[in-house]
Amino acid sequence: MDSIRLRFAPSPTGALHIGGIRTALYNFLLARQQKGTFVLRIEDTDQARYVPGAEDYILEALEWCGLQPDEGPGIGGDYGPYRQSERKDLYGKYAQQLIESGHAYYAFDTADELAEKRAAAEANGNTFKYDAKVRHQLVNSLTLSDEEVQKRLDRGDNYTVRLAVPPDELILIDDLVRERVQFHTNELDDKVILKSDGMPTYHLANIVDDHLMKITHVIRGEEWLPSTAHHVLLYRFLGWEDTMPTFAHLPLIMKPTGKGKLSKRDGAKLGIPVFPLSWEGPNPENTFKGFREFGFVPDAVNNFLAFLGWNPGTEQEIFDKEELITAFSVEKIGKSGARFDYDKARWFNQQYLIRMLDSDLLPHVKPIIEAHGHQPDEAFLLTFIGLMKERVHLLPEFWEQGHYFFTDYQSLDEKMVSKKWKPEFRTAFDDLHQLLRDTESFTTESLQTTVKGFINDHGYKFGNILPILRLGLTGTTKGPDIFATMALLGRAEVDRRLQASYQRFDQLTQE
RNA sequence: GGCCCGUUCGUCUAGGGGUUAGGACGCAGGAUUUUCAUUCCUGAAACACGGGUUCGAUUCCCGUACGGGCUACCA
Repeated sequence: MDSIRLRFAPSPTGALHIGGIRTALYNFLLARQQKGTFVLRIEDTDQARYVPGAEDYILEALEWCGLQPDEGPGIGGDYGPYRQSERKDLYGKYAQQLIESGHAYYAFDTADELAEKRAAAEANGNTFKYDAKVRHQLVNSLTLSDEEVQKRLDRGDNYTVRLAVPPDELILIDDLVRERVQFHTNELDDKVILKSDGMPTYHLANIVDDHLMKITHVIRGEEWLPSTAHHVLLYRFLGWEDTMPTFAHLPLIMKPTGKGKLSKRDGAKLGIPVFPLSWEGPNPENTFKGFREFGFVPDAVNNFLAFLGWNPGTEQEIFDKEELITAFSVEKIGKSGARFDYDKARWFNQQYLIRMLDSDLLPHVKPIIEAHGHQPDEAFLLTFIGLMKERVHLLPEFWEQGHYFFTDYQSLDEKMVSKKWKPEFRTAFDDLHQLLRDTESFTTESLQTTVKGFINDHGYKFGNILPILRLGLTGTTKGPDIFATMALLGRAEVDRRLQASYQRFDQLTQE
């Protein structure tokens, strides 16, 4: 048996949201696990909805997530082109073949005429469906004479090609996730397979391309389940039923709150990312901030996404990409929609930050610090990262919570100062200050010995001295070990800040 | 409306005819850290409902309710 071939086939109609990334991820995971091929195909058959830049976005998003396709636009492969607009000429032939075999027909009804019929039916509480029951009353090659059809074709009249869905049949679909699903053809409409602009619709293009590209497994969102019956018919009529891919329809990702599936709007509304990368739209409503910009690392996003609708059946939660590849199985994909839980996403990210090597974090943290105008050397940054990484969830928090390592703190927790500072501590702190200035080695360990010794020798309380020391140095009572903080700050800086701080404390408490 | 899919703690889920229904996020409490975070411990928290089938159903079947998707010359 040949190796499997999977594909991710997004439409470049805007930024790709996290649901699309999950679909790509599952395809990628299965392809890698089975030593198969992961194909990217751009489904740009809808001229009206095409958005410039969307394809680049898809490529960049996949790259950021580490889901590189083996074949695709700009990548190459033996089954290209991988952009449907560039395959336009291919599809007509198959539509023609279907017409000749009686499985499709020309339809001359205009979009307006059909819309009217729909509206009329709706007014009567009915639904208009272009199907076997009514196609003989409409304007198409089934009702028109051959001469008339030819005349209209020659004249250049607009037409679509519709699939002639046969009546009274049961279509059985064996889905890897849903098991057996069935549809009755009497419920199905005669789908347009070729539009009047000559472009195929999703249905035709998808089947032709999946066949030509030798796709073995179709993993896609559940929104495609209802049209799968049409797809099965297409495979049959084209004579490709034997090599029809296996389907797996994924449960949808639902809104964090409220009802319905996750949408672009949910991100802005709740202040959370629903896109992998930021997207600049033409207006603020179409501009979104991505997971990358929020400060997530790719593996954490993959891990989080993988668990939305799938789980390994064990109690392990943290899986890097390689582990996901070995653990993944289609059989363990769930059937019901999964609600997007941002808190859990943050937790995954935190777990990754904690586990990552300081040196691997460096390229992520360095630009953040530099963006705030500081160019610390690498050794300093590495120590900083080691001190901070287990107390942040998102990358930007390295700066938000650790800015005082690079510049004097901007804000002082005044409430804590007035709670902890008493003017009579002044002498004690002057002595400590002096001691710190004169101490021989400015390392975490010796600093700890020195300060603790000082406190014990004078009979002070740790709870009085340490918080004030931290406040004076960092402006806050939170943060990494105070001795490690001092060691990183360095003797001169510690001296400077203490000098300034105690005066501020006095002022504050006098007012 | 019609068709299709689904329903275990608030959320993600494991499980499956007889279980104290397990884990994770979040939440609450505690221990460690004389801070914060991490880590660890503890706690509250679920089988939608009604009928069957069965000695026994959360698990199987049928309904109902609820949720979701589709119902375009969009994908």
